[in-house]
Amino acid sequence: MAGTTSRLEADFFKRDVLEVAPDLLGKLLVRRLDDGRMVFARITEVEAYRGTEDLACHASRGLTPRTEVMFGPGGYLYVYLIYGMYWMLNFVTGEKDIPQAVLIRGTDAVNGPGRLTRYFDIGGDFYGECLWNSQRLWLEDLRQQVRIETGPRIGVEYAGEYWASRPWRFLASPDA
DNA sequence: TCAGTGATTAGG
DNA sequence: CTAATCACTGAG
Repeated sequence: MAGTTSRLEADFFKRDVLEVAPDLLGKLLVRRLDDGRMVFARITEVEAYRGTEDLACHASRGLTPRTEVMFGPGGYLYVYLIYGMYWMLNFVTGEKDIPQAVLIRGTDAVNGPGRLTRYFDIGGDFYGECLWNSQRLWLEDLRQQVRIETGPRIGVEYAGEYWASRPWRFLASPDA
């Protein structure tokens, strides 16, 4: 029914990252702050990182303390610090032992992965958080149709031309 | 165009 | 232990 929403559950995330990533566009990211205030935004831009063979994916260098959560089942948060300043928000997807994640790059409220975590007050303490039963961060399906564009991922030239050119960046088109 | 910033990782 | 690297941002 129009106007209804529902929280995204485990099954949504336990699919291949190339299915989950575009499906995240238009979904509502919901954050309940410690003081009870709520922060919302619709997801408008994401990137897929897919398995040990993907040289742009942190898991391509094996299981380490940082990448451990990616080797578990989908539905959990992979959060890490970059350039000593910015927390990156990722959702783990797929099956256990097949490391995949979606980087949340932009929303209709704030763009840029580092600015987004600041806006939502998300830091390293969210590493490993479960998205389907968290009381402080979750996703809701607004059941809105979204037009999708694709392009190469940002800032992964180091992975070589093949992986840097995969069209695994997904954006919600402005007109739809 | 480029510095800031510090965790993470591989390598002695 | 050291040192390079980094899925970024904002100032100029």
